[in-house]
Amino acid sequence: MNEKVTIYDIAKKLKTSAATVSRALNNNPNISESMRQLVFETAKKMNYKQNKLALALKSGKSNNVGVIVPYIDRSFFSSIIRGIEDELYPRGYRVIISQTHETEQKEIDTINMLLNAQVDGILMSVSKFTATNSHFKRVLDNNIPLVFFDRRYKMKGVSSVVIDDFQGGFDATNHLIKLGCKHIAHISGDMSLEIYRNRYEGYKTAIEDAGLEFNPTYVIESKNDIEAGQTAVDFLLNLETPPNAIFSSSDYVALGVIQKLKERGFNVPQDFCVVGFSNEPFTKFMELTMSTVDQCTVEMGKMAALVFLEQVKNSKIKIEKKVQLSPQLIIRGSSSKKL
Amino acid sequence: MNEKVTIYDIAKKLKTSAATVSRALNNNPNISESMRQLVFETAKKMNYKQNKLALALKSGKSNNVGVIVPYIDRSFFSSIIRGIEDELYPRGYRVIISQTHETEQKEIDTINMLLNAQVDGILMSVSKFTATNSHFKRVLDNNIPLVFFDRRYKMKGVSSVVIDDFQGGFDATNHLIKLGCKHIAHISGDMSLEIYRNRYEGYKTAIEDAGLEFNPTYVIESKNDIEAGQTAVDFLLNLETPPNAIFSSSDYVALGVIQKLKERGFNVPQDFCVVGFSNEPFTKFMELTMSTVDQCTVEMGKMAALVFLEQVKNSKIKIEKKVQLSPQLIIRGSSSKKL
DNA sequence: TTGTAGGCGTTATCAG
DNA sequence: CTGATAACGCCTACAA
Repeated sequence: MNEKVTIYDIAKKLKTSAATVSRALNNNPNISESMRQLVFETAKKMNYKQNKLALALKSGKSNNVGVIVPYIDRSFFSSIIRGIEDELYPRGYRVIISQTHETEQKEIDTINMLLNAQVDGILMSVSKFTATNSHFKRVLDNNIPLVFFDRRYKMKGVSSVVIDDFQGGFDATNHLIKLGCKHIAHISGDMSLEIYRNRYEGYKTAIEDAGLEFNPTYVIESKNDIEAGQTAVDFLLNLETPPNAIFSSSDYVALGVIQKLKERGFNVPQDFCVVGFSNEPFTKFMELTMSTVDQCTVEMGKMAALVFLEQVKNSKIKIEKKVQLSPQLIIRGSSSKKL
Repeated sequence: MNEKVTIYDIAKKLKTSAATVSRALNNNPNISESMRQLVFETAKKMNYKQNKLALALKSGKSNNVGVIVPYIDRSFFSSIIRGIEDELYPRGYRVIISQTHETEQKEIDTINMLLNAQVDGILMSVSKFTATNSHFKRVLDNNIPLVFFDRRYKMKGVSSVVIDDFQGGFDATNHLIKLGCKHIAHISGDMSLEIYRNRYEGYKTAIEDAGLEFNPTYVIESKNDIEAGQTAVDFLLNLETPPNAIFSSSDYVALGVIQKLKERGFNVPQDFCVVGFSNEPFTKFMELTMSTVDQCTVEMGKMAALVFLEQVKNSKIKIEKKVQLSPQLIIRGSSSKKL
C-alpha cells in the first residue's frame, strides 16, 4: 500500500523542486526557515524515508563495513563482532557478517562480494588455511581500509589488532612458577600459526627467566580439542620425570587435561596445576573452575572498529597501525594452591 | 591506483556501447558469441567489478537482509545467525547484523536504518522489552518480508520460526517422571514471555498426564541466572515435602541448582535429578554433564532463512507461515539414574 | 532563496 | 545483433 515516497513526491505536493526538498532535509543553510519547516512536516506526514542506496551510489560511500570470521558461532568471534557492532552502529555504519568456514576459497569469494557491494571497509580474521594474499591486495588496491584482528596475514599497509600472545604465555607460565611448580609442560596448538608460536615463546621465556630448566619433551604440539588434552596427559605422565603443571594454549585441551588428571587420581590444583587460554565461557562454569588467559575479545572488536574509523578519517594518509592488547590472566580453581 | 572501472570504460576500449557490454556480461541471448567473449576477456583484463549498489538502485533489490538480535555474543543467537548466513550466502544475499541490547528504542532505530538501507527482508528476534508494534507494521507496509525467530510479536501477516516450547517442557518433565521422580519442581523464566509460559504448560501437562499431583508451590518464577537457581533450591528444600527433581527453563538456573544441591550434600543424579533448557555449550563440559533441551538453533536459523526465501519467491501472495521446530531432549549426567 | 540539469553505474526499452 | 536513451533516487554546481 505504502508506495515508496521520494523527494520528488514531496516536491510535487509542495509545488517546489526536488533540490529544495533535498536542501531542506539536509539542513543546508541556503534555505528559508519556513520552507525547511514545511518540508520536514510533509516529509514526516508522507512517511518519507531517505533511500541510502541512491545516496551511496552518488557519494561512493555505502556506510557498510564487512566483517569476515571463520565461524560466527564461536564465542571468541561473536564477542569480537559484538564489540565491532557496538562501536560502529552509533556512527551510522552497518555491519555485514560473513563466515569463511576456514576455507580460503570462501574467503576470496566473500571479499569479492563485499568489494562489489562497495563496503567502506573490511575487518577480518584470516582463515586458517589461507595461503595467498592477492585478495587482500585487491582490497588495498581499491583503497578501502583493511583491518585484521586476531589472525593476521603479514603484509604491508594493513592494520591489525591482536593480543600480546607472548605476554599471555609468559604470564600464565609465570603464575605457575610462582605457585611453586617446577616441572611445567606446555601443550601448544599448530605451531605454524603465529599466535601459538608466540604463546610458546612466552612460556619458554618465563621458564628460563626463572632459572628453571627448559625441557623440550615437555612441549607438545596438538589439535585443539578435549581428546588431545587427554592424550597429552597420558604421554606426559609416562615420562621419567612427569610434570606437575601444564599451561595449555587452548581451553578445550586444558579441559581434557583436567578430566584425564582426575581420572588418574590426581587432585587439581593440589597435586597438579592447569592453566588454559581464551577464557571460553565454560571455564567459569566448571565444577573446578579453570584458570585461563582472557583475550579481551569485546575490546579487540572495539579497537578494530576504532582503527577502521581512524583510517576512514585520514583517508589520504596510509596508516599501518599495529595494536597489541594486553591479555588478562584469570586465576581460578585449577591453579590456586597456596604453598 | 586502481580507479573504478565501469561498463563504459569497457565499452570505450572496445569501441562499442555500454548496453552491449551489459548484455554480454549478463549473458543476454541477443548478442553475438564473439562479442560476448571479447567483452568477458577485456572485463577480466581491466579488472572490472560490477557495482552492486547501482544494480540495487536500479532494480530495487539490495540483496541484503537484516538480522536483528538482542546480543550477538549469546551462543543461542550466534548459532541461529550461523544458520541464516550459511543458508543465505550461497544465494547471493549478504547478512547485516544489528543488536538491540534488549531495548525497544534500538530495535526501532535499527529497523528504520535497515529500511532506509533498502534491505530485502528482516529476520529478527524481538527484544524483551518491546511493547509496541508500529515499527513492525512499517516493515510490512513497505512490503518487505518480516520473519520472527524464537521471540515473536503476535500480529497478522508475519511469519515466525519457533521451537515447540510446550513439547520441550513436556519431554523434559516426562523424562524425569520416567526416571521415577514423583516430586518435580519447575523454575521458570519471566512468565509474561510466551516461551516460558509454554514450557511451563508442557511441564504441567506432563505432571497431570502421569496422574501425579500438580503442586503450585513447586513452580517458581525467577531471573535467568546462576544465583536465582541457588536461591530457588534453598526455598524448595525448606518446603514440607521438598521435591526430588527440578526442570528449569534455563541452563544457567539449572547450573545454580546443581551447585547448591551439591553444597547441601545431595548427590546428583542419585538423590535429585535436574534438567535444564537451551543446551548451552557449557552444559556438556561440566564435570557432571547436564541434561537439557536443545533448541536446534542452527536449524532454526536455516528455517528462518528458508521462510524468507519463500516469501521473496512468492512476493505477490502474502504468506503467514508459522514453523514450529521440535526440540530435542538431551539426556546427560544430571538425570541419568536407573531405578 | 529557489530551480534546472547532470551524473553516480546499471539495465531495459525502443529503434535501427 | 547493436546503439542511444531513459530511469532508479539523490545531491550539487550553476544559473536565475
